[in-house]
Amino acid sequence: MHPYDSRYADPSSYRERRSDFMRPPQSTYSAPPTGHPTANYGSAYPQAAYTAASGSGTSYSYSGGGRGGYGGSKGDRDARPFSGRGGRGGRSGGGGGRGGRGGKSKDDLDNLMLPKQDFKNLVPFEKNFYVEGPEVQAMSEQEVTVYRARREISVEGRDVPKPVRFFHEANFPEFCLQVITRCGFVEPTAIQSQGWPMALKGRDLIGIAETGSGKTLAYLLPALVHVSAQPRLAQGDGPVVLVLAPTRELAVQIQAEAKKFGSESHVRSTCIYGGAPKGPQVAVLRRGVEIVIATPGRLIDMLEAGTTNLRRVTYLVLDEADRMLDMGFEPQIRKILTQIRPDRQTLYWSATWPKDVEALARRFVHDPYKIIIGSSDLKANQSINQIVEVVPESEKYARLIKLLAEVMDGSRILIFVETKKGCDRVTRQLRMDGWPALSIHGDKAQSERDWVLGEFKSGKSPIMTATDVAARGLDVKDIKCVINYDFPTNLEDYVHRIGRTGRAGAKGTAFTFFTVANARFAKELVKILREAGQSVIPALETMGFSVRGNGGIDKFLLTGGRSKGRGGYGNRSFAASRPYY
DNA sequence: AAAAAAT
Repeated sequence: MHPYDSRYADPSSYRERRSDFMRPPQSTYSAPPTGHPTANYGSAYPQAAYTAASGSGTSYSYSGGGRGGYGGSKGDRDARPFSGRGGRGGRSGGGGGRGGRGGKSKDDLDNLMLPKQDFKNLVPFEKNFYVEGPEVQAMSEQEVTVYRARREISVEGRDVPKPVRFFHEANFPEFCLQVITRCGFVEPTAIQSQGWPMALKGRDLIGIAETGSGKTLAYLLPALVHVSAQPRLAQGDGPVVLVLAPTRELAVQIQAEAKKFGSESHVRSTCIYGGAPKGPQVAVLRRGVEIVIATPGRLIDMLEAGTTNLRRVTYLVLDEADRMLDMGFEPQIRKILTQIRPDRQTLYWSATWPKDVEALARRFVHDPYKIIIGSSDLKANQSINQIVEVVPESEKYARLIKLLAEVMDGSRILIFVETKKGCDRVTRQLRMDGWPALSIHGDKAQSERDWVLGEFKSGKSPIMTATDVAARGLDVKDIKCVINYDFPTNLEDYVHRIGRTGRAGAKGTAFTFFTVANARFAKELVKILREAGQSVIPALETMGFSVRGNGGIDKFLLTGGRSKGRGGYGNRSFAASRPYY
Protein backbone atom coordinates (compact mmCIF):
# COMPACT_ATOMS: atom_id res chain seq x y z
CA MET A 1 0.00 0.00 0.00
CA HIS A 2 1.29 3.34 -0.92
CA PRO A 3 1.73 5.86 1.89
CA TYR A 4 -0.31 8.37 -0.03
CA ASP A 5 -3.42 6.25 0.38
CA SER A 6 -3.50 6.77 4.09
CA ARG A 7 -4.69 10.31 3.59
CA TYR A 8 -8.07 8.93 2.72
CA ALA A 9 -8.45 6.23 5.29
CA ASP A 10 -11.79 7.68 6.32
CA PRO A 11 -13.97 8.55 3.34
CA SER A 12 -16.42 10.50 5.45
CA SER A 13 -13.83 13.06 6.27
CA TYR A 14 -12.64 13.39 2.72
CA ARG A 15 -13.88 16.91 2.36
CA GLU A 16 -11.93 18.13 5.37
CA ARG A 17 -8.84 16.15 4.57
CA ARG A 18 -8.84 17.31 1.05
CA SER A 19 -9.13 20.89 2.10
CA ASP A 20 -6.14 20.46 4.39
CA PHE A 21 -3.74 20.30 1.57
CA MET A 22 -5.62 21.22 -1.54
CA ARG A 23 -7.13 24.51 -0.62
CA PRO A 24 -4.89 27.54 -0.77
CA PRO A 25 -4.97 29.11 2.68
CA GLN A 26 -5.26 32.66 1.41
CA SER A 27 -8.54 31.97 -0.39
CA THR A 28 -10.89 34.77 0.50
CA TYR A 29 -14.09 36.16 -0.82
CA SER A 30 -15.45 39.63 -0.31
CA ALA A 31 -19.17 39.79 -0.74
CA PRO A 32 -21.22 42.86 -1.47
CA PRO A 33 -22.90 44.20 1.67
CA THR A 34 -26.43 43.35 0.64
CA GLY A 35 -28.18 40.06 1.33
CA HIS A 36 -26.11 37.85 -0.88
CA PRO A 37 -26.77 34.14 -1.06
CA THR A 38 -23.22 33.49 0.03
CA ALA A 39 -24.37 33.83 3.59
CA ASN A 40 -26.43 30.71 3.15
CA TYR A 41 -23.50 28.41 3.28
CA GLY A 42 -20.79 30.56 4.67
CA SER A 43 -21.14 29.17 8.13
CA ALA A 44 -21.70 25.55 7.27
CA TYR A 45 -18.48 25.38 5.33
CA PRO A 46 -15.92 27.36 7.27
CA GLN A 47 -13.02 26.07 5.23
CA ALA A 48 -14.29 27.98 2.25
CA ALA A 49 -13.24 31.13 4.07
CA TYR A 50 -16.00 33.33 2.73
CA THR A 51 -15.91 36.65 4.47
CA ALA A 52 -18.49 39.34 4.04
CA ALA A 53 -16.91 42.67 3.46
CA SER A 54 -18.43 45.58 5.27
CA GLY A 55 -19.22 48.57 3.15
CA SER A 56 -16.98 47.63 0.26
CA GLY A 57 -19.38 49.03 -2.28
CA THR A 58 -20.62 47.02 -5.20
CA SER A 59 -17.34 45.58 -6.32
CA TYR A 60 -16.30 42.16 -5.24
CA SER A 61 -13.40 39.95 -5.88
CA TYR A 62 -12.47 36.40 -5.33
CA SER A 63 -8.83 35.74 -4.88
CA GLY A 64 -8.26 32.12 -5.53
CA GLY A 65 -4.55 32.21 -4.73
CA GLY A 66 -2.86 30.11 -7.36
CA ARG A 67 -5.96 28.83 -9.07
CA GLY A 68 -4.64 29.76 -12.45
CA GLY A 69 -6.75 31.92 -14.59
CA TYR A 70 -9.93 32.37 -12.62
CA GLY A 71 -9.84 35.66 -10.84
CA GLY A 72 -13.56 36.05 -11.11
CA SER A 73 -12.98 38.76 -13.66
CA LYS A 74 -15.98 39.81 -15.61
CA GLY A 75 -13.88 40.02 -18.70
CA ASP A 76 -13.52 36.28 -18.75
CA ARG A 77 -17.18 35.69 -18.57
CA ASP A 78 -18.13 38.21 -21.14
CA ALA A 79 -15.73 36.61 -23.55
CA ARG A 80 -18.22 33.81 -23.82
CA PRO A 81 -20.67 34.37 -26.62
CA PHE A 82 -23.75 33.23 -24.77
CA SER A 83 -23.31 35.41 -21.75
CA GLY A 84 -24.43 38.50 -23.54
CA ARG A 85 -22.75 41.12 -25.61
CA GLY A 86 -19.60 42.68 -24.29
CA GLY A 87 -20.15 45.07 -21.43
CA ARG A 88 -23.73 44.21 -20.79
CA GLY A 89 -22.91 41.47 -18.37
CA GLY A 90 -25.58 38.88 -18.78
CA ARG A 91 -28.31 38.21 -21.24
CA SER A 92 -31.05 40.67 -21.70
CA GLY A 93 -33.98 39.18 -23.45
CA GLY A 94 -34.01 37.37 -26.72
CA GLY A 95 -33.29 40.33 -28.92
CA GLY A 96 -30.21 40.81 -31.02
CA GLY A 97 -28.63 38.17 -33.18
CA ARG A 98 -26.66 35.80 -31.02
CA GLY A 99 -23.62 33.89 -32.09
CA GLY A 100 -23.69 34.87 -35.70
CA ARG A 101 -27.31 34.09 -36.39
CA GLY A 102 -28.96 37.13 -37.80
CA GLY A 103 -32.25 38.38 -36.48
CA LYS A 104 -34.70 36.55 -34.30
CA SER A 105 -34.48 32.86 -34.92
CA LYS A 106 -36.84 30.28 -33.53
CA ASP A 107 -34.21 29.54 -30.88
CA ASP A 108 -34.24 33.08 -29.62
CA LEU A 109 -37.95 32.91 -29.13
CA ASP A 110 -37.69 29.52 -27.50
CA ASN A 111 -35.16 30.92 -25.12
CA LEU A 112 -37.76 33.24 -23.71
CA MET A 113 -39.34 30.16 -22.20
CA LEU A 114 -36.35 29.61 -19.96
CA PRO A 115 -35.85 31.83 -16.95
CA LYS A 116 -33.29 34.54 -17.49
CA GLN A 117 -30.17 33.92 -15.48
CA ASP A 118 -28.23 36.71 -13.88
CA PHE A 119 -24.55 35.93 -13.81
CA LYS A 120 -23.48 39.28 -12.45
CA ASN A 121 -23.20 38.44 -8.78
CA LEU A 122 -21.95 34.91 -8.81
CA VAL A 123 -21.22 33.13 -5.62
CA PRO A 124 -17.77 31.65 -6.02
CA PHE A 125 -17.55 27.91 -6.09
CA GLU A 126 -14.71 25.61 -5.25
CA LYS A 127 -12.73 25.02 -8.40
CA ASN A 128 -11.02 21.70 -8.42
CA PHE A 129 -7.59 22.37 -7.06
CA TYR A 130 -4.99 19.77 -7.71
CA VAL A 131 -1.60 19.31 -6.16
CA GLU A 132 0.68 16.77 -7.77
CA GLY A 133 1.62 14.06 -5.35
CA PRO A 134 5.28 13.49 -4.45
CA GLU A 135 5.76 10.68 -6.95
CA VAL A 136 4.33 12.71 -9.77
CA GLN A 137 6.42 15.71 -8.79
CA ALA A 138 9.46 13.50 -8.83
CA MET A 139 8.97 12.68 -12.51
CA SER A 140 11.54 14.48 -14.59
CA GLU A 141 10.52 16.27 -17.76
CA GLN A 142 12.34 13.54 -19.62
CA GLU A 143 10.31 10.85 -17.92
CA VAL A 144 7.10 12.72 -18.65
CA THR A 145 8.02 12.99 -22.31
CA VAL A 146 8.86 9.32 -22.55
CA TYR A 147 5.68 8.30 -20.74
CA ARG A 148 3.51 10.43 -22.98
CA ALA A 149 5.23 9.16 -26.10
CA ARG A 150 4.84 5.56 -25.05
CA ARG A 151 1.11 6.00 -24.45
CA GLU A 152 0.63 8.27 -27.46
CA ILE A 153 -0.56 11.17 -25.35
CA SER A 154 -0.36 14.61 -26.90
CA VAL A 155 -1.25 17.64 -24.86
CA GLU A 156 -1.98 21.26 -25.57
CA GLY A 157 -2.60 24.16 -23.25
CA ARG A 158 -1.06 26.38 -20.65
CA ASP A 159 0.49 24.91 -17.51
CA VAL A 160 -0.07 21.24 -18.34
CA PRO A 161 0.14 18.87 -15.36
CA LYS A 162 2.20 15.70 -15.47
CA PRO A 163 0.32 12.47 -16.09
CA VAL A 164 -0.44 10.06 -13.28
CA ARG A 165 0.94 6.59 -13.82
CA PHE A 166 -1.02 4.88 -11.06
CA PHE A 167 -4.49 5.25 -9.66
CA HIS A 168 -3.32 6.39 -6.27
CA GLU A 169 -1.36 9.26 -7.77
CA ALA A 170 -4.52 11.05 -8.83
CA ASN A 171 -5.41 11.89 -5.22
CA PHE A 172 -8.82 10.32 -5.53
CA PRO A 173 -10.62 9.62 -2.30
CA GLU A 174 -10.32 6.14 -0.89
CA PHE A 175 -13.87 5.13 -1.80
CA CYS A 176 -13.08 5.67 -5.47
CA LEU A 177 -9.92 3.61 -5.27
CA GLN A 178 -11.85 0.81 -3.64
CA VAL A 179 -14.31 0.67 -6.48
CA ILE A 180 -11.49 0.85 -9.00
CA THR A 181 -9.82 -2.12 -7.33
CA ARG A 182 -13.09 -4.02 -7.17
CA CYS A 183 -13.59 -3.48 -10.89
CA GLY A 184 -10.22 -5.10 -11.48
CA PHE A 185 -8.63 -2.12 -13.21
CA VAL A 186 -4.88 -2.42 -13.25
CA GLU A 187 -3.61 0.90 -14.48
CA PRO A 188 -5.19 4.13 -15.73
CA THR A 189 -5.87 4.23 -19.46
CA ALA A 190 -3.95 6.82 -21.43
CA ILE A 191 -6.82 9.27 -21.46
CA GLN A 192 -7.28 8.85 -17.73
CA SER A 193 -3.64 9.22 -16.82
CA GLN A 194 -3.46 12.64 -18.43
CA GLY A 195 -7.12 13.65 -18.26
CA TRP A 196 -7.49 13.20 -14.52
CA PRO A 197 -4.84 15.68 -13.43
CA MET A 198 -6.11 18.16 -15.99
CA ALA A 199 -9.73 17.87 -14.90
CA LEU A 200 -8.66 17.93 -11.27
CA LYS A 201 -6.98 21.26 -11.85
CA GLY A 202 -10.39 22.71 -12.47
CA ARG A 203 -9.62 23.65 -16.04
CA ASP A 204 -11.66 23.28 -19.20
CA LEU A 205 -10.75 20.32 -21.30
CA ILE A 206 -11.13 18.74 -24.71
CA GLY A 207 -10.39 15.03 -24.47
CA ILE A 208 -10.11 12.89 -27.58
CA ALA A 209 -9.47 9.17 -27.23
CA GLU A 210 -10.54 6.10 -29.11
CA THR A 211 -13.74 4.22 -28.40
CA GLY A 212 -13.68 1.99 -25.35
CA SER A 213 -10.74 3.71 -23.72
CA GLY A 214 -12.31 4.76 -20.45
CA LYS A 215 -13.48 8.30 -21.13
CA THR A 216 -16.48 8.03 -18.81
CA LEU A 217 -14.36 7.45 -15.73
CA ALA A 218 -11.96 10.10 -16.97
CA TYR A 219 -14.61 12.71 -16.26
CA LEU A 220 -16.73 11.03 -13.59
CA LEU A 221 -14.08 10.66 -10.91
CA PRO A 222 -12.98 14.30 -11.08
CA ALA A 223 -16.69 15.13 -11.01
CA LEU A 224 -17.02 13.32 -7.69
CA VAL A 225 -14.05 15.22 -6.31
CA HIS A 226 -15.58 18.42 -7.56
CA VAL A 227 -18.91 17.68 -5.91
CA SER A 228 -17.37 16.81 -2.60
CA ALA A 229 -15.64 20.18 -2.48
CA GLN A 230 -18.86 22.15 -2.98
CA PRO A 231 -21.26 23.40 -0.36
CA ARG A 232 -24.07 20.95 0.25
CA LEU A 233 -27.20 21.32 -1.86
CA ALA A 234 -29.79 23.60 -0.35
CA GLN A 235 -33.54 23.29 -0.77
CA GLY A 236 -34.38 24.12 -4.36
CA ASP A 237 -30.86 23.74 -5.66
CA GLY A 238 -30.28 21.97 -8.94
CA PRO A 239 -27.32 19.69 -9.70
CA VAL A 240 -23.65 20.64 -9.38
CA VAL A 241 -22.54 18.35 -12.20
CA LEU A 242 -24.34 18.08 -15.51
CA VAL A 243 -23.46 15.48 -18.12
CA LEU A 244 -25.12 15.73 -21.53
CA ALA A 245 -25.34 12.73 -23.83
CA PRO A 246 -26.84 12.21 -27.30
CA THR A 247 -28.98 9.15 -26.63
CA ARG A 248 -31.13 7.96 -23.77
CA GLU A 249 -29.42 4.60 -23.50
CA LEU A 250 -26.05 6.24 -23.23
CA ALA A 251 -27.29 8.60 -20.53
CA VAL A 252 -28.60 5.62 -18.57
CA GLN A 253 -25.30 3.81 -18.95
CA ILE A 254 -23.31 6.79 -17.73
CA GLN A 255 -25.53 7.14 -14.72
CA ALA A 256 -24.95 3.51 -13.85
CA GLU A 257 -21.24 4.31 -13.64
CA ALA A 258 -21.90 7.46 -11.63
CA LYS A 259 -23.97 5.42 -9.23
CA LYS A 260 -21.33 2.76 -8.90
CA PHE A 261 -18.66 5.27 -7.95
CA GLY A 262 -20.77 7.86 -6.23
CA SER A 263 -22.97 5.82 -3.93
CA GLU A 264 -20.33 5.19 -1.30
CA SER A 265 -19.60 8.87 -1.06
CA HIS A 266 -23.29 9.72 -0.88
CA VAL A 267 -23.07 11.66 -4.11
CA ARG A 268 -26.46 11.25 -5.67
CA SER A 269 -27.01 11.01 -9.40
CA THR A 270 -29.97 10.67 -11.69
CA CYS A 271 -30.81 10.35 -15.31
CA ILE A 272 -33.15 12.74 -17.09
CA TYR A 273 -34.35 11.62 -20.51
CA GLY A 274 -37.40 11.45 -22.71
CA GLY A 275 -39.69 8.54 -23.40
CA ALA A 276 -39.99 7.69 -19.71
CA PRO A 277 -42.58 8.96 -17.25
CA LYS A 278 -41.77 12.38 -15.91
CA GLY A 279 -43.10 11.82 -12.43
CA PRO A 280 -40.19 9.86 -10.95
CA GLN A 281 -37.65 12.12 -12.64
CA VAL A 282 -39.37 15.18 -11.23
CA ALA A 283 -39.45 13.66 -7.77
CA VAL A 284 -35.73 12.96 -7.75
CA LEU A 285 -34.87 16.41 -9.04
CA ARG A 286 -37.02 18.08 -6.41
CA ARG A 287 -35.44 16.03 -3.66
CA GLY A 288 -32.05 17.26 -4.82
CA VAL A 289 -29.32 15.43 -6.68
CA GLU A 290 -25.67 16.36 -7.18
CA ILE A 291 -25.10 14.77 -10.59
CA VAL A 292 -27.56 14.86 -13.45
CA ILE A 293 -26.96 12.93 -16.64
CA ALA A 294 -29.39 14.04 -19.31
CA THR A 295 -30.42 14.06 -22.91
CA PRO A 296 -31.12 17.64 -24.00
CA GLY A 297 -34.83 17.57 -24.80
CA ARG A 298 -36.21 16.36 -21.50
CA LEU A 299 -33.78 18.51 -19.56
CA ILE A 300 -35.00 21.62 -21.36
CA ASP A 301 -38.53 20.50 -20.68
CA MET A 302 -37.76 20.26 -16.98
CA LEU A 303 -36.05 23.65 -16.99
CA GLU A 304 -39.02 25.27 -18.67
CA ALA A 305 -41.33 23.72 -16.15
CA GLY A 306 -39.12 25.01 -13.38
CA THR A 307 -38.65 21.52 -11.99
CA THR A 308 -34.95 22.15 -11.63
CA ASN A 309 -32.41 24.78 -12.49
CA LEU A 310 -28.77 24.82 -13.46
CA ARG A 311 -27.64 27.69 -11.27
CA ARG A 312 -25.43 25.41 -9.21
CA VAL A 313 -23.86 23.63 -12.16
CA THR A 314 -20.13 24.24 -12.04
CA TYR A 315 -18.90 21.09 -13.78
CA LEU A 316 -20.34 20.49 -17.23
CA VAL A 317 -19.58 17.50 -19.43
CA LEU A 318 -20.49 17.02 -23.05
CA ASP A 319 -20.03 13.36 -23.83
CA GLU A 320 -19.83 12.51 -27.52
CA ALA A 321 -19.18 16.21 -27.80
CA ASP A 322 -18.91 16.41 -31.57
CA ARG A 323 -22.36 14.88 -31.84
CA MET A 324 -23.74 17.24 -29.21
CA LEU A 325 -22.48 20.20 -31.19
CA ASP A 326 -23.66 19.05 -34.59
CA MET A 327 -26.54 20.62 -36.42
CA GLY A 328 -29.26 18.62 -34.76
CA PHE A 329 -28.21 19.25 -31.19
CA GLU A 330 -26.37 22.53 -31.14
CA PRO A 331 -29.39 24.82 -30.66
CA GLN A 332 -30.49 22.79 -27.66
CA ILE A 333 -27.02 22.82 -26.18
CA ARG A 334 -26.82 26.55 -26.71
CA LYS A 335 -30.10 26.92 -24.90
CA ILE A 336 -28.97 24.85 -21.97
CA LEU A 337 -25.72 26.80 -21.79
CA THR A 338 -27.64 30.03 -21.23
CA GLN A 339 -28.70 28.56 -17.90
CA ILE A 340 -25.24 27.69 -16.63
CA ARG A 341 -22.80 30.11 -15.08
CA PRO A 342 -20.05 30.97 -17.54
CA ASP A 343 -17.18 30.38 -15.13
CA ARG A 344 -18.07 26.71 -14.82
CA GLN A 345 -15.61 23.98 -15.70
CA THR A 346 -16.48 22.56 -19.12
CA LEU A 347 -15.24 19.24 -20.47
CA TYR A 348 -15.70 17.82 -23.95
CA TRP A 349 -15.08 14.17 -24.69
CA SER A 350 -15.23 12.15 -27.85
CA ALA A 351 -13.47 9.60 -29.98
CA THR A 352 -13.95 11.76 -33.05
CA TRP A 353 -13.33 15.47 -33.32
CA PRO A 354 -13.81 17.09 -36.73
CA LYS A 355 -12.05 20.39 -37.24
CA ASP A 356 -15.16 22.47 -37.75
CA VAL A 357 -16.56 21.23 -34.46
CA GLU A 358 -13.50 22.39 -32.61
CA ALA A 359 -14.04 25.95 -33.78
CA LEU A 360 -17.57 25.93 -32.40
CA ALA A 361 -16.58 24.14 -29.24
CA ARG A 362 -13.84 26.63 -28.43
CA ARG A 363 -16.43 29.34 -28.09
CA PHE A 364 -17.81 27.70 -24.99
CA VAL A 365 -14.59 27.03 -23.09
CA HIS A 366 -11.97 29.16 -21.47
CA ASP A 367 -8.27 28.46 -21.79
CA PRO A 368 -8.82 24.74 -22.28
CA TYR A 369 -6.44 21.86 -22.23
CA LYS A 370 -6.59 19.48 -25.10
CA ILE A 371 -5.54 15.86 -24.93
CA ILE A 372 -5.39 13.62 -27.91
CA ILE A 373 -4.58 9.96 -27.59
CA GLY A 374 -3.00 8.70 -30.79
CA SER A 375 -3.10 10.89 -33.85
CA SER A 376 -5.48 13.76 -34.36
CA ASP A 377 -6.71 12.12 -37.55
CA LEU A 378 -9.92 10.22 -37.59
CA LYS A 379 -8.85 6.92 -36.10
CA ALA A 380 -10.36 3.56 -35.37
CA ASN A 381 -9.63 1.46 -32.33
CA GLN A 382 -6.57 -0.65 -33.11
CA SER A 383 -7.93 -3.82 -31.59
CA ILE A 384 -10.73 -4.11 -34.13
CA ASN A 385 -10.27 -6.27 -37.16
CA GLN A 386 -11.89 -4.32 -39.98
CA ILE A 387 -13.14 -6.17 -43.02
CA VAL A 388 -14.69 -4.29 -45.91
CA GLU A 389 -16.52 -6.00 -48.75
CA VAL A 390 -17.72 -4.32 -51.89
CA VAL A 391 -21.24 -5.64 -52.40
CA PRO A 392 -23.99 -4.67 -54.81
CA GLU A 393 -26.95 -3.20 -52.95
CA SER A 394 -29.22 -6.00 -54.14
CA GLU A 395 -26.99 -8.70 -52.71
CA LYS A 396 -26.53 -7.30 -49.25
CA TYR A 397 -29.13 -9.44 -47.55
CA ALA A 398 -27.93 -12.69 -49.06
CA ARG A 399 -24.41 -11.77 -48.05
CA LEU A 400 -25.60 -10.98 -44.52
CA ILE A 401 -27.15 -14.41 -44.13
CA LYS A 402 -23.98 -16.07 -45.32
CA LEU A 403 -21.89 -13.98 -42.99
CA LEU A 404 -24.12 -14.71 -40.02
CA ALA A 405 -23.87 -18.40 -40.71
CA GLU A 406 -20.09 -18.08 -40.57
CA VAL A 407 -19.73 -15.98 -37.45
CA MET A 408 -22.77 -16.97 -35.43
CA ASP A 409 -21.78 -18.91 -32.35
CA GLY A 410 -24.12 -17.51 -29.77
CA SER A 411 -22.05 -14.44 -29.02
CA ARG A 412 -23.35 -10.96 -29.68
CA ILE A 413 -23.61 -9.49 -33.15
CA LEU A 414 -24.62 -5.90 -33.81
CA ILE A 415 -25.93 -4.94 -37.24
CA PHE A 416 -26.19 -1.30 -38.28
CA VAL A 417 -28.76 -0.22 -40.85
CA GLU A 418 -29.06 3.35 -42.02
CA THR A 419 -32.77 3.97 -41.69
CA LYS A 420 -35.40 3.00 -39.15
CA LYS A 421 -37.53 1.51 -41.90
CA GLY A 422 -34.61 -0.45 -43.27
CA CYS A 423 -33.79 -1.59 -39.79
CA ASP A 424 -37.29 -2.99 -39.33
CA ARG A 425 -37.19 -4.57 -42.76
CA VAL A 426 -33.92 -6.39 -42.18
CA THR A 427 -35.03 -7.51 -38.74
CA ARG A 428 -38.33 -8.86 -40.01
CA GLN A 429 -36.58 -10.76 -42.78
CA LEU A 430 -34.00 -12.17 -40.39
CA ARG A 431 -36.66 -13.38 -38.02
CA MET A 432 -38.62 -14.96 -40.87
CA ASP A 433 -35.44 -16.76 -41.80
CA GLY A 434 -35.07 -18.00 -38.28
CA TRP A 435 -32.42 -15.66 -36.89
CA PRO A 436 -32.86 -14.44 -33.31
CA ALA A 437 -32.77 -10.73 -34.09
CA LEU A 438 -34.30 -7.76 -32.31
CA SER A 439 -34.10 -4.18 -33.40
CA ILE A 440 -33.60 -0.86 -31.69
CA HIS A 441 -34.24 2.57 -33.17
CA GLY A 442 -35.77 5.90 -32.38
CA ASP A 443 -39.30 5.11 -33.56
CA LYS A 444 -39.68 2.41 -30.95
CA ALA A 445 -41.20 3.02 -27.57
CA GLN A 446 -38.58 3.62 -24.92
CA SER A 447 -39.85 0.61 -23.03
CA GLU A 448 -39.16 -1.57 -26.05
CA ARG A 449 -35.75 0.03 -26.58
CA ASP A 450 -34.85 -0.72 -22.99
CA TRP A 451 -36.09 -4.25 -23.23
CA VAL A 452 -34.31 -4.97 -26.51
CA LEU A 453 -31.02 -3.62 -25.20
CA GLY A 454 -31.49 -5.72 -22.08
CA GLU A 455 -32.10 -8.86 -24.11
CA PHE A 456 -29.02 -8.14 -26.18
CA LYS A 457 -26.83 -7.40 -23.18
CA SER A 458 -27.92 -10.53 -21.38
CA GLY A 459 -27.28 -12.59 -24.49
CA LYS A 460 -30.84 -13.85 -24.64
CA SER A 461 -31.11 -12.28 -28.07
CA PRO A 462 -27.67 -12.44 -29.63
CA ILE A 463 -28.43 -10.40 -32.74
CA MET A 464 -29.40 -6.75 -32.55
CA THR A 465 -30.10 -4.58 -35.54
CA ALA A 466 -29.88 -0.87 -34.96
CA THR A 467 -29.80 2.58 -36.43
CA ASP A 468 -27.17 5.02 -35.27
CA VAL A 469 -29.01 5.31 -31.98
CA ALA A 470 -26.66 2.53 -30.94
CA ALA A 471 -23.59 3.88 -32.70
CA ARG A 472 -22.07 5.86 -29.89
CA GLY A 473 -20.88 5.10 -26.44
CA LEU A 474 -22.86 1.98 -25.65
CA ASP A 475 -20.71 -0.41 -23.73
CA VAL A 476 -22.00 -3.94 -24.21
CA LYS A 477 -19.66 -6.70 -23.14
CA ASP A 478 -18.39 -9.18 -25.68
CA ILE A 479 -19.86 -7.96 -28.90
CA LYS A 480 -18.11 -10.34 -31.20
CA CYS A 481 -18.70 -8.40 -34.34
CA VAL A 482 -20.32 -5.35 -35.78
CA ILE A 483 -21.79 -5.53 -39.24
CA ASN A 484 -22.33 -2.35 -41.23
CA TYR A 485 -25.16 -3.54 -43.41
CA ASP A 486 -25.39 0.02 -44.70
CA PHE A 487 -22.42 2.30 -44.68
CA PRO A 488 -23.01 5.30 -42.39
CA THR A 489 -23.45 8.82 -43.73
CA ASN A 490 -20.13 9.97 -42.34
CA LEU A 491 -16.85 8.46 -41.27
CA GLU A 492 -17.11 9.58 -37.67
CA ASP A 493 -20.12 7.34 -37.28
CA TYR A 494 -18.17 4.52 -38.91
CA VAL A 495 -15.52 4.83 -36.22
CA HIS A 496 -18.11 4.96 -33.45
CA ARG A 497 -20.16 2.05 -34.80
CA ILE A 498 -17.28 -0.36 -35.10
CA GLY A 499 -16.14 0.84 -31.69
CA ARG A 500 -19.03 -1.10 -30.13
CA THR A 501 -16.72 -4.07 -30.43
CA GLY A 502 -13.14 -4.26 -29.20
CA ARG A 503 -13.97 -2.57 -25.89
CA ALA A 504 -11.32 -2.10 -23.22
CA GLY A 505 -8.60 -3.85 -25.15
CA ALA A 506 -10.66 -6.88 -26.21
CA LYS A 507 -10.53 -8.03 -29.81
CA GLY A 508 -13.42 -7.55 -32.16
CA THR A 509 -14.32 -7.69 -35.81
CA ALA A 510 -16.20 -5.22 -37.95
CA PHE A 511 -17.64 -6.22 -41.32
CA THR A 512 -18.69 -3.47 -43.66
CA PHE A 513 -20.79 -3.77 -46.80
CA PHE A 514 -19.62 -1.10 -49.16
CA THR A 515 -21.52 -0.19 -52.31
CA VAL A 516 -20.87 2.11 -55.23
CA ALA A 517 -23.20 4.62 -53.61
CA ASN A 518 -20.65 4.93 -50.82
CA ALA A 519 -17.73 5.55 -53.15
CA ARG A 520 -17.14 9.08 -51.90
CA PHE A 521 -16.06 7.57 -48.58
CA ALA A 522 -13.65 5.10 -50.12
CA LYS A 523 -10.56 7.22 -49.97
CA GLU A 524 -10.91 8.22 -46.36
CA LEU A 525 -12.02 4.77 -45.32
CA VAL A 526 -8.84 3.40 -46.85
CA LYS A 527 -6.89 5.88 -44.78
CA ILE A 528 -8.61 4.77 -41.59
CA LEU A 529 -7.97 1.13 -42.44
CA ARG A 530 -4.31 1.76 -43.17
CA GLU A 531 -3.77 3.70 -39.98
CA ALA A 532 -5.26 0.87 -38.00
CA GLY A 533 -2.95 -1.59 -39.76
CA GLN A 534 -5.74 -3.26 -41.68
CA SER A 535 -5.49 -4.72 -45.13
CA VAL A 536 -7.27 -2.91 -47.93
CA ILE A 537 -9.02 -4.79 -50.70
CA PRO A 538 -8.24 -3.62 -54.24
CA ALA A 539 -11.90 -3.02 -55.05
CA LEU A 540 -12.14 -0.43 -52.29
CA GLU A 541 -8.91 1.22 -53.24
CA THR A 542 -10.01 1.45 -56.86
CA MET A 543 -13.19 3.18 -55.83
CA GLY A 544 -11.11 5.69 -53.95
CA PHE A 545 -9.11 6.48 -57.07
CA SER A 546 -12.12 6.94 -59.28
CA VAL A 547 -13.51 9.61 -57.02
CA ARG A 548 -12.30 13.12 -57.38
CA GLY A 549 -10.40 15.05 -54.79
CA ASN A 550 -10.79 14.57 -51.10
CA GLY A 551 -13.50 11.99 -51.35
CA GLY A 552 -15.71 14.64 -52.84
CA ILE A 553 -17.34 14.27 -56.20
CA ASP A 554 -18.44 17.00 -58.51
CA LYS A 555 -21.22 18.53 -56.53
CA PHE A 556 -22.71 20.35 -59.49
CA LEU A 557 -23.04 17.22 -61.57
CA LEU A 558 -24.50 15.19 -58.81
CA THR A 559 -27.07 17.62 -57.65
CA GLY A 560 -28.29 18.04 -61.17
CA GLY A 561 -27.10 21.60 -61.21
CA ARG A 562 -28.68 22.57 -57.91
CA SER A 563 -25.47 23.17 -56.08
CA LYS A 564 -26.52 26.24 -54.18
CA GLY A 565 -28.48 26.33 -50.97
CA ARG A 566 -27.44 24.77 -47.69
CA GLY A 567 -23.81 23.96 -47.94
CA GLY A 568 -21.99 21.19 -46.15
CA TYR A 569 -23.56 17.95 -45.20
CA GLY A 570 -26.90 18.44 -46.82
CA ASN A 571 -25.78 18.72 -50.38
CA ARG A 572 -22.81 16.46 -50.11
CA SER A 573 -24.73 13.52 -48.86
CA PHE A 574 -27.65 13.97 -51.15
CA ALA A 575 -25.29 14.11 -54.06
CA ALA A 576 -23.34 11.04 -53.26
CA SER A 577 -26.21 8.84 -52.25
CA ARG A 578 -26.95 8.53 -55.93
CA PRO A 579 -24.92 6.55 -58.40
CA TYR A 580 -22.48 8.92 -59.98
CA TYR A 581 -20.94 7.24 -62.98
C1' DA B 1 -31.34 12.55 -47.04
C1' DA B 2 -30.70 9.99 -41.97
C1' DA B 3 -30.69 9.62 -36.97
C1' DA B 4 -31.20 11.55 -32.51
C1' DA B 5 -33.70 14.48 -29.03
C1' DA B 6 -39.74 16.82 -25.51
C1' DT B 7 -44.83 16.19 -25.75
